[in-house]
Amino acid sequence: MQQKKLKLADLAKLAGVSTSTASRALNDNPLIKLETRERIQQLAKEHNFSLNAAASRLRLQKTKVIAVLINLDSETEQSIDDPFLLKVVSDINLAVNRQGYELLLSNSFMAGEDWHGYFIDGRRADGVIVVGQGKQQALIEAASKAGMPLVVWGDPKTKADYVIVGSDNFLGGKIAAEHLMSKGCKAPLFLGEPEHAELGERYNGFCTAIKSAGLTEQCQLLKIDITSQAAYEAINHKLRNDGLDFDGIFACSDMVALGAMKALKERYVSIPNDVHVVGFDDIAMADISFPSLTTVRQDTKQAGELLVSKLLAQLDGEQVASSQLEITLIERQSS
Amino acid sequence: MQQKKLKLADLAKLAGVSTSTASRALNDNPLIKLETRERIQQLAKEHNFSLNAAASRLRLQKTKVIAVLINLDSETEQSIDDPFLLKVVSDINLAVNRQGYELLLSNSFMAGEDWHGYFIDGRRADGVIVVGQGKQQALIEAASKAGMPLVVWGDPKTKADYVIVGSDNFLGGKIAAEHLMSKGCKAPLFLGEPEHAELGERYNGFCTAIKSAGLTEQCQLLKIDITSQAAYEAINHKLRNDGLDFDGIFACSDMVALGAMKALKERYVSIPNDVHVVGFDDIAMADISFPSLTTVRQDTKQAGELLVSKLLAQLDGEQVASSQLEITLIERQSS
DNA sequence: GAACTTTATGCAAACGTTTGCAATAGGGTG
DNA sequence: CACCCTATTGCAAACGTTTGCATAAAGTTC
Repeated sequence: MQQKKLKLADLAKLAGVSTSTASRALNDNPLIKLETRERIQQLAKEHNFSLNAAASRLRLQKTKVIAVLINLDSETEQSIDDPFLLKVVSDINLAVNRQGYELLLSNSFMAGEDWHGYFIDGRRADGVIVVGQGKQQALIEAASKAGMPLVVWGDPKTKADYVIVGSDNFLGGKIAAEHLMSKGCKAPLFLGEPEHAELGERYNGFCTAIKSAGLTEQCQLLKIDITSQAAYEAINHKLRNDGLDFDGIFACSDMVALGAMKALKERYVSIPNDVHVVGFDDIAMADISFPSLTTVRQDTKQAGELLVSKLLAQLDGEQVASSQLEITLIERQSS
Repeated sequence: MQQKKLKLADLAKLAGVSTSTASRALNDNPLIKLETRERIQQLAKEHNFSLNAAASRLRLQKTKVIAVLINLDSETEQSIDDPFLLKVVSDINLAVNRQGYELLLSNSFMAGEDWHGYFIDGRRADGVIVVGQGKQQALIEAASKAGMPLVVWGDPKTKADYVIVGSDNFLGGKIAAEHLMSKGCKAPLFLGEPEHAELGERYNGFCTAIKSAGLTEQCQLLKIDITSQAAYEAINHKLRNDGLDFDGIFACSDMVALGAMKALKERYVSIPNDVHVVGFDDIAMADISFPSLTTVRQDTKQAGELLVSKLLAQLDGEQVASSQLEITLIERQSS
């Protein structure tokens, strides 16, 4: 088994110096003679010494932790299952680590209602990244008002007094619609839930493009939950009831698009000949589905970097603004 | 902005008691008169009071945190992208929360080589769940030897002196092979990398079943990385070079299966008529692909529960053993 | 009503860092 | 050689909890 945990004082004794010197040495403080510093660092390595983070945090009033709060839409306690969300989290994780911070994975279940109290006063994290604006905008608002360092992944166009990073959803919707029309679509259909901030913008962009092309008076909308299952069922249902009265689909996410495509394929509707399909996100499956899925790519890597750097800037007391990520249309076989 | 952070002493003063009483009251210690307890708890709520976790951890020598260490196979710094892995993490997260613990999301990049030192001595977490045995079995071994409370998601049949939770991979492979043969396959193919502990067991089960059915002397193996991309390319390549010399595929994961299916579909090989396909995991896409994918389901929810409860048992000083999760064949259209 | 138990609370130490300030030693200057 | 300056190190307080022990008040027993 292991020997008793070494504390800083023990390490100092081994080195024949005071704890203050040891502490400074480990933090590379130039007050300490270079030679001594190196000797102590060397010793620390040999003995597998590591600082007690709890003590350090208590003393410094800083945790070097960033919390990621996944804002689930549903009230039901359920695991996340859209690969895109998880890609975002994963890229945030990398960015956080690259800055020498650790990542506390949390959710509204743990944090309760008073986020500022829980994370900041509770010294669990120095700042919070909220993924998804969800329905709890009020809680975000409150935490922000209380002075909690905060960055939100969502739609940057949202009028809010906290910092938001997200894709240019409006443009994404516009590009998708224009692409569909350029392929000859006369009656494209939006698949998703426009109540949701980000999706609403995509829908707006979509409609704007369609109307300005003079295509239809109102753009078609099929309102569904953001799951492939819901999309599958909705398209199935629509084909059964209304027949094929659309020739293009702009799905609010790739998972939704894939669900819709399954329904189409089962009924022998040809993609892209009868119906052109465009998704959103560019998850791995978009490329691997058959036919592969044309989609609007969100740059999650850049998103992670930006979310984190903006949060750290806030911690440094800087004033930071929301910002919008560029999106790219990835043309594949489905259109 | 917010008022100065309330500490326990302040709350105590407000209530007209000592900090000790306040502390005990918040922890529902029966030493304190019920009436007093309730009064103080009420007061705490009103003032949005929350304990300083850093101080608490320092004093208690416990963090109430569980670290999840994602053991990436690749040396390259990359984000995880198999939805299955993330499903596992997500289910662990739920289980962890349900037990009142928090989840520190980590990886070998942050933890370095000395996991015990980093997490336990560093008071970052009370225990660690390692997801994926990866290539770093030596580090796991070392951490375990050093006395780090630890549970690993991997293949439970692995001979090791740490606790492993995982599916019955051997049986999974066996069932998959038997299923393929029951559908008339004479020349099934394994797609994956048998070096990897879990996948190796699946391959063993697969071969065992095939041999005991007297089908072939050696079972066919196409060794590839565990990505849909690799699968797509490998199958493409094989079809081009060898033609269609197999009539069934058992893929080591659903993502791999989906990649393979894409290659088949592109070359107009009919699924399941020409080739039957079985995957592993049962990710959401398995159901939504077309044709939908027959697969061996791993119960990630139960996995999360077990991993966490076994870890907590260790923290309580109990002796715990590895255990194997049951798997289920989900029959769909691809076979 | 004295001795003793029970109940409820407070005192003060301890957890392991970090850091302002004091202290010491060595070197240079006039 | 007295003075000052610099370079290096140590002392001790503080961060905010929790908890063993002491204490005080109230109730019980003979």
